[in-house]
Amino acid sequence: MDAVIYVNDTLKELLYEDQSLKQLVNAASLPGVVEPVIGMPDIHEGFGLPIGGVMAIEEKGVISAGAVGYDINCGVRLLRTSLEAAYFNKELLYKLIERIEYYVPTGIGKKGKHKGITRVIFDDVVHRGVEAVIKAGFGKKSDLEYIEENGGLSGADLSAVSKEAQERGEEQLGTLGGGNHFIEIQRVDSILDEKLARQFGLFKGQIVVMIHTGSRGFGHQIATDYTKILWEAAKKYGIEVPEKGLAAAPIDSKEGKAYYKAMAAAVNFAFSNRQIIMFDVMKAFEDILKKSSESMGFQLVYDVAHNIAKWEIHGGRRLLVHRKGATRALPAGHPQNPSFYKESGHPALIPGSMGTGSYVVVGTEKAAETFYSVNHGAGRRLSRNKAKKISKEEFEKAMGDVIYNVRSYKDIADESPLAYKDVEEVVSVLEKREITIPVARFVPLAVVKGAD
DNA sequence: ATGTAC
Repeated sequence: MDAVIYVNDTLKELLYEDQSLKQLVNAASLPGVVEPVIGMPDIHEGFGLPIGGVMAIEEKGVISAGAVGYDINCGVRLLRTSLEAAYFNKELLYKLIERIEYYVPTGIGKKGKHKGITRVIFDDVVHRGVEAVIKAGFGKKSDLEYIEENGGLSGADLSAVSKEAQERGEEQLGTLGGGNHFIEIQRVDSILDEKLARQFGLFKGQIVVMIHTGSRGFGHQIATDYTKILWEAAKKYGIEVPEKGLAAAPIDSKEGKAYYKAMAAAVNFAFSNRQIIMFDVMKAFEDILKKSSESMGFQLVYDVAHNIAKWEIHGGRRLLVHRKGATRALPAGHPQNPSFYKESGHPALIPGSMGTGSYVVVGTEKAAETFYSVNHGAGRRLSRNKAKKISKEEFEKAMGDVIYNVRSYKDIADESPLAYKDVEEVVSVLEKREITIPVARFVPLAVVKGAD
């Protein structure tokens, strides 16, 4: 089976610094893989499938928890406003991020402020997704149209989820987490495609908000539980799995079906998590700017998953597409697009590292060769351990004028722009290949990170 | 990514 990686000369050099190539080749050996397995320009080493990997599997093949990742439905949501960045001075930005932190718990192990409600609706949330949190008062019905899968992947079943995962999940809905998760207030720095930008409601100098988080301890526990279960199952069914991270069982097997049910529950949790955080961010803006979110023009642009496995039709075949650190990007006219984006193709959101730019792009017809997938970020260049050694001077220089909430740079040195690949370089690879059309570029003004 | 480890 073949694997294909999209890189330029600069990014190619980075491939030899970690195990990502080997991991991609290993994945290509799993039963039922539809070639090629894809490596995105932001590929780097992960657990099992590399991050920046796309693996499509035919119906008779296998499903793998490691090919989705530990943070199931880690993803990104973009909100636009009608606010002009010119009016946002540092004082105002500091007030806003302080208020956002007041509403949204950040950092590892934090419990949600809405846990009184989220405990009650938890069952409904994991089975139906965002629809359930909207019913409970977080946002408006039409938000559903602006979320991949309408904010709910069908087939979720809490009975396939361990008690431990449920207990962690109930308390963590509405929290940001740590690591690369963030809430950023950004400015639209440049419009790269006028027509598409207009369709997405974006204009130069506009304030937008980007939210990056996932399924927290809930998804993490599910991934942990099922890596073990699928590893044992692989032995039972005689499937050769090259490493534990790629533990896999037939999609049709008891274990494979159970993983899908649990994974879908975590997918729904994560979409709902971003919905609640969006609601809280809007509340923070309302408090500080003393205006209603409607009058500030708040509108969800789109919400995409970066870590997910789901059924899609490709080349007339029904395939289980595993995306791990990759974004679905359907082209203009594709029937699976939400109605609002039928003519344009839906926005695919690509956050850069904090301190650098982020992008919104759309896929083209040519993206069929990647199973309509594009890169999901800049991609890590240094391991967390190496990046922790970045000096204070280097860190501050890389951050420039960007405001951030974390007191000590040491807590987030591993998230420094220096720890990541150049997002411009990464985005240009698929653009040159005509797989994506860049629509707009954003620069961060203020960043909320999860660290104590 | 993660109540940062079997």
